[in-house]
Amino acid sequence: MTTIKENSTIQANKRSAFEECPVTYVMEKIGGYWKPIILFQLLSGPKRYSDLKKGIPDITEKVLIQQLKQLEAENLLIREAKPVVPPHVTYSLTKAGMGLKQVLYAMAVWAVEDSVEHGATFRRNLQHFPGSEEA
Amino acid sequence: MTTIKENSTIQANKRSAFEECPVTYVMEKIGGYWKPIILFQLLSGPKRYSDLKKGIPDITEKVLIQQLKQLEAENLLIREAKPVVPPHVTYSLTKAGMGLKQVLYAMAVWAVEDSVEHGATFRRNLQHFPGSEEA
DNA sequence: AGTTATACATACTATAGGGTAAGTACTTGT
DNA sequence: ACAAGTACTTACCCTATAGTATGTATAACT
Repeated sequence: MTTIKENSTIQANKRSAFEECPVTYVMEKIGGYWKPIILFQLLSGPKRYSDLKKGIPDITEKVLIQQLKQLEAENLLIREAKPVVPPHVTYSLTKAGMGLKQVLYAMAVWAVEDSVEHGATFRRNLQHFPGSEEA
Repeated sequence: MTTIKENSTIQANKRSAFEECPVTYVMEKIGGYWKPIILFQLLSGPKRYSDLKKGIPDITEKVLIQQLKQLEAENLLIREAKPVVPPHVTYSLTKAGMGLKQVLYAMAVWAVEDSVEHGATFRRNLQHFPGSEEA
């Protein structure tokens, strides 16, 4: 990670850093504001679209669907649609998606600690977070 | 995290989700593509600006400085400047910043596993990653 | 003189992400 | 008829982030 790459194209440079830094690899797949939050929602098991949306009050439908598509494209989640009307769609994590559990859980742990230090507290304690029963 | 908030302002809704979902709390501080990468670079100890830049070949100076400022504002890193010319600036993680080590390390672990499954390998193995000697 | 080192700042432009509003399709219930 | 449920899609606009180019200041070296 201390190697200096020659200036080829930006894309080639990005690919190169991608191969050298594991966190870059992760950011390529889950970087941004919403993806980790969505993945965290699914840690506790499959969820219907409507439940996902309820669990993330501030996301717009447009952004949620967009992010879900990207996560599906990265093979981190599976979308299962029943051939019924009204639609019935369920999202669940893949094995690779579940592999991010330690990342997401470590985030939650850090958030609790950091918030306590700053005088803020969560309305729920850690016991109620998705996946926490297996920690 | 299954509570539905009434539609007040977007900001108030964001604040509310912020208090209810720990991952949202983390995203507010380190969400995006570059911040985790920068923090990962500093896991192994303080670095000068120039070394940071070398360690992240694809980032522009503008973006690096901008992100460093934001991370400093979130109290995740400290910037120390010597009163000399040419400038001599060192960045290091705060205690809170170091608290994210498990997050970043879990990312690295996942990246290695995921990349192996997809036939890609990193040019370095996990032993050489910042902070790995303490795992 | 020009170059190099160091760590930025600024102006302008381009790209990406996000928000709002309206719409789609079908069924069921009032 | 309208409303509600379900999970999207599309058009347009705005905001945020990122990229490119140029510049700053000082000292030391060629």
